Amino acid sequence: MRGKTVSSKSTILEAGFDLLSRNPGASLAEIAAHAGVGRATLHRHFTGRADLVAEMALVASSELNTAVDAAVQDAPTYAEGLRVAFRAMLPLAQRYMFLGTEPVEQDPRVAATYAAETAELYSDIDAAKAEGAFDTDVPTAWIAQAYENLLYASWAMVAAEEATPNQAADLAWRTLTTGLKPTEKHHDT
Amino acid sequence: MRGKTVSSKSTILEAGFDLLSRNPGASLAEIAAHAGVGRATLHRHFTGRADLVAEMALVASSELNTAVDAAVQDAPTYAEGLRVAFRAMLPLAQRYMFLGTEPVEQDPRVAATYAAETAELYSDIDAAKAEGAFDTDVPTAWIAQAYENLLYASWAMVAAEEATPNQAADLAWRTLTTGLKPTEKHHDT
DNA sequence: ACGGGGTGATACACATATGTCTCATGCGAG
DNA sequence: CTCGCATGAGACATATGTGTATCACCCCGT
Repeated sequence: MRGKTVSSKSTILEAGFDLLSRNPGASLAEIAAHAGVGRATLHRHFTGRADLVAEMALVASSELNTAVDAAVQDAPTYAEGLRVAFRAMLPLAQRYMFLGTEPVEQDPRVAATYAAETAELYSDIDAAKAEGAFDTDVPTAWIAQAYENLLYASWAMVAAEEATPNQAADLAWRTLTTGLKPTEKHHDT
Repeated sequence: MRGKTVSSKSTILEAGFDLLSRNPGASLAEIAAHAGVGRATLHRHFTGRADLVAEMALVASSELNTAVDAAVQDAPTYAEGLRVAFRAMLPLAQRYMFLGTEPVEQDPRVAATYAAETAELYSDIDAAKAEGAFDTDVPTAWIAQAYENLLYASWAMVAAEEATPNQAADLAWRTLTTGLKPTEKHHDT
């Protein structure tokens, strides 16, 4: 039976998320120790650091997709889909943020996955544009960049304990759509 | 005369910016070679990698401050100051972005400088709030986070050659203030 | 011409990460 | 119970980055 193998592998991946998200420079020995397995076992499952990180990136993509799909499932519009997807990703962000500083894109599997996700984001943004949620004159690439970087900003807010995940997500969505200028509608008194 | 020393040191720092901005994992040997000096000379000026990167961070802060001060000099409002400061920082961003992935904040000098800059940014944002440029209900911390991360997004746009620096800066500023929703004003026909 | 400081080249010592191999062990399947 | 497989522990080899010391050299000002 291969049950033990699979368990070992996923345990190592999990340890990788735990450790690398806190210390991106952690060694394979530390990761193995944190997973409670021998360093040799880690090498039995992963060719090396690059392979491990690449597989982690694939796991992260998969988990994010699952979470996002579940959240988006019954979104009435594409714009609302982007909003709830943002909220769904934020709680997971802490586990995956460190991947942004890893050269994972050199791995062809990861590159393909990333490309597919970017393409989907672009198409969703274009659909939201068609709905009138975003200005057609604004480049889709910029909306995507802003979307991703405001996700990072939201994560930083949460990490600094200056906002709850939902508060941060709301702020980010407001920034993306209507900006941070004062609302002219109501003024008290 | 110490002229040679100073020249050597700044040459190494410059090489560090050139090299680390393209390859954050470059070794000290590579940096020295890229600077056209011996590895020993690098160690004569810097205790080690941490010291070098810390000094680079200080140089970056100084250069950014100079550029921003010059740009902000005759800004009529704080909001306009933030806008032109953004434009002034963007062209320099490529040289300094890699510092975001370095643990420079452990150096007390850098930490102090960063803290001072953050404090200044906060106070400028608060002043802009008082001018009515930003909603008072939005946390200053979020505006600062969004500001910085949209700067990163702008840099990415420019790096991907999907926008000129000024276009990217305009998009970022629009995002921050009024968002990316369609402008309701004019519709043709 | 002379002397000194900064420099490049080189050798050396050292730490750490990594990859491979071997071997004894434990645990589950048959 | 016994076999086989995955594992843990450890030894070993290697690569790389890093820090230091030495020495000859060259340019500078005296």
